[in-house]
Amino acid sequence: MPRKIEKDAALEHALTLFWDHGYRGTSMDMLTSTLGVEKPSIYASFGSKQALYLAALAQYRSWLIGWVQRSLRDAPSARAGIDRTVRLMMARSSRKSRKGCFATNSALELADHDPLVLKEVRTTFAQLVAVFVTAVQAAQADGDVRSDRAPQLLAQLLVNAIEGARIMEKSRAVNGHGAAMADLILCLLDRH
Amino acid sequence: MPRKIEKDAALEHALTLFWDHGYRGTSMDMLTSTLGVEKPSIYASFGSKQALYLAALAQYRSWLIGWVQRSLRDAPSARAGIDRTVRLMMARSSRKSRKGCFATNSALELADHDPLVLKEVRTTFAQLVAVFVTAVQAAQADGDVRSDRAPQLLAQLLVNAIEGARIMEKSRAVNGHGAAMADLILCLLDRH
DNA sequence: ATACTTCTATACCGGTCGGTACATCACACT
DNA sequence: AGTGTGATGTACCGACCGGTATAGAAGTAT
Repeated sequence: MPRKIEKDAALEHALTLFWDHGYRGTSMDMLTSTLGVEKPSIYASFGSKQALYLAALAQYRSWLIGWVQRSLRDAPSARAGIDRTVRLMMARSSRKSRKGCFATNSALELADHDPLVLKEVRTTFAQLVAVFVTAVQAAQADGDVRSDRAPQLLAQLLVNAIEGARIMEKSRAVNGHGAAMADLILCLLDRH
Repeated sequence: MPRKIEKDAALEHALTLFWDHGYRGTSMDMLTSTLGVEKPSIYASFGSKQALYLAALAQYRSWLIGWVQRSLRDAPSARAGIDRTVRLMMARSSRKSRKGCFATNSALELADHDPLVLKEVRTTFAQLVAVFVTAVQAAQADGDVRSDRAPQLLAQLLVNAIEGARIMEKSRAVNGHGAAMADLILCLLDRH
């Protein structure tokens, strides 16, 4: 059934499954039982397991970028949006669970051996950095963020810290320093 | 052949293989051909694929902690050791390849579903933070690191930044900001 | 009602997985 | 030389993998 709405719903379920168990840890049988669709229908709609995975990864990217853009915008100032977003993404229990970042999971499991996954992951991180670059530039124009460093550098630093935090969160190694670490990182944006 | 020296060499080869391809991506056939030992010998020495993986993970932990301890110590001061170590671990091409951190790989691939792996990964990160805590405390005593923040927080921040950088490095998303980011992070340690 | 078309689901394919039974072989001791 | 012992490698096991051929069900036009 190639109706787009059902395809999107199936993609979301597939994303959840791949997110939890990885690519190799998710079998077609798990997919059929979770999506409620049998294998031939999946192959008719997506072509292969890898194509389904790539589609789920692309959906994750658009969801993530959209979420971050909205979070950055819904604030009284560019700097306030940055602070709010970084705190939310670095805080331990803010996400629905400690699943980490799906793009990171994909990068570690497959990027070394699958050029398509590598390309998609690079795009995801590039867009994520780009969104933060825009916000940092606006905050710099407002005088709320130091201007002696390139916005690209500061944005990359924020993304770095966020991804690092989501790793540590997954290993339950963070004791509760999440919020304090976010505050400290954000101090780096202050004018000296 | 249960001689320890050969077991250690086999473990190192297994570690390389698991590091490159992950747990599920490494088959017993790959292990036998790389270790130069047939399957029954592997099972006689380690018991199972999972046990072999855990042993490799433990060897990685001792290697990593030892390396960091040595790097922190081989410097004229505690602060200099911290700077040197963080710069080395965050710099893109310093590692032999962009394989990332094996503990992180394990955490993302298996920690959610294998409590033994989770425990080992938690221990690894806890020891890594502990090593940095010791260094930060010494540097604080020297007056080379701000004392208005807990050493645990600062150490966790450093490990966070390092792990984040090693993720981004794997996706080739960092453009060359690695060294600049390390410098910026290290500024956070300065007395205000 | 019947013939035709379209989507679904069962059943199966070759290949590979982790793990093991067993035959073989090298070697020490008498 | 003969015999016992322990490690090695081959050959195989059932289970499961991703993917597909094909039978069956549901709906529509006539």
